[in-house]
Amino acid sequence: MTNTRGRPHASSCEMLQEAAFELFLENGYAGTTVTQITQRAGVSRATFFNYFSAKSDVFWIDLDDVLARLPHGLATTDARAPVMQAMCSAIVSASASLGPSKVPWALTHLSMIGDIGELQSSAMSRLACQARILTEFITRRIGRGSEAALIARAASFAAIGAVIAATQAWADASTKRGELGPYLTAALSPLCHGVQDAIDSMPQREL
Amino acid sequence: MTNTRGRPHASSCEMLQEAAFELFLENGYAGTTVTQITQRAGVSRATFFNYFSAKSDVFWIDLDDVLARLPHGLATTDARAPVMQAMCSAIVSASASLGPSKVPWALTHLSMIGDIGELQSSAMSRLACQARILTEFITRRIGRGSEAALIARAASFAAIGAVIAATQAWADASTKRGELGPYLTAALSPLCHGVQDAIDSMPQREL
DNA sequence: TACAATAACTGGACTCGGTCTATTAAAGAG
DNA sequence: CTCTTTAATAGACCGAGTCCAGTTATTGTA
Repeated sequence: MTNTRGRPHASSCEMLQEAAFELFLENGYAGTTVTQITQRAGVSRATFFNYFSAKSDVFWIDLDDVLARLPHGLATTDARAPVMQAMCSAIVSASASLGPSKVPWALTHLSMIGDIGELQSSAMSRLACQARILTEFITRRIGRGSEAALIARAASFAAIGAVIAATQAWADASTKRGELGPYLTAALSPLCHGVQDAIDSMPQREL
Repeated sequence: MTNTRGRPHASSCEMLQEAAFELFLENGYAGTTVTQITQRAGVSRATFFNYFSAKSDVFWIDLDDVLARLPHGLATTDARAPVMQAMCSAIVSASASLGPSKVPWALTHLSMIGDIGELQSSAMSRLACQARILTEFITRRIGRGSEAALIARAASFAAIGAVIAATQAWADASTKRGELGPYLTAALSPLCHGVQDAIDSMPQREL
């Protein structure tokens, strides 16, 4: 079952991404059509949709790389640490791949792109997906009681919110921004402390 | 400046909404076209876009009613109460208009509609807008230092996340769901306590 | 070398959401 | 009756995304 059969790729995600980013800077996101992107990249329109399932995907592939790291980070946390602390450190370590030098293009150029609305929602749906992963992680540790379920859900969605806030703040600090990690920790720790207190004071169920 | 000038409305939001909801139940959200909605409502396609700026709007007008209440609720909070508590109670009271009898159609029928993805993102963009309002509210009370700014942002985005979680849990509890308020309080209070602690332990700036 | 299998690429037709513009219909105000 | 305002309409238009049938390039096999 060799993977090397068939015609090899003549183009690549990166080609299309570069062409897209150029055009986004020239004409804005909404002002750029998929056809224009493929023309600049020298491929057919259909090829674009072989690589990306939507126009907005070309914007978030860097982000997707980071998000893909999260499940593994969660799976390898210390089982003895408090839940929320474990979650927090998993998120921070998943983000470690974003050094100050490797900022996703999407974030640093947000301001030059014009209408954010459409992009916002495309990013949101990605993150909503992560919320489900976090909820599952927390639930596995604190049980499925109705109160626990609500707390788990709220905590994970709130964590996603904090991550968004931290990332925005980090991206805004364009001059001399450091690592993303400290921003995330600052945004997440108040939330984590509060939720952890609530969990600890819950009526205990069987482990 | 009488408002009664010009040709009176021959149709209404409600007509279109009812037609849309019928069709959503029959064919799902993605399986229903705007043209079908307007045909069932007996108006032209263009009329739909006179009333709604997007197909998804017809889904969220109940929600928009509630969201519109938030700024007023924030403006009338007790200035002496802790920030986070004030925010929390403003959110809860804004939601008070949603009794157990008046559940937004969107929430109770989510499961019967099929693909949530597109709807999710349209809801998200509404809520992202609310996050900005909350951030402004918090910032006005705790100042604009870089640390304060990050906390304000994180707290408001996290609060929105908690609201989403609470609302989902409430909608899920279809049999004998009570008021939304308690769900919101349960989801928000851990977060609020944690953030309030962080605010209180911040190096004090001039009021 | 010829042939099958596989997979990338292409072109084009199609649907649908959303925008825009020009036109007509229904009212109130002078 | 005429002017102004606003609702409704028809129709053209654009771009995102889907779908498919056909082409091209490569590898494995006979």
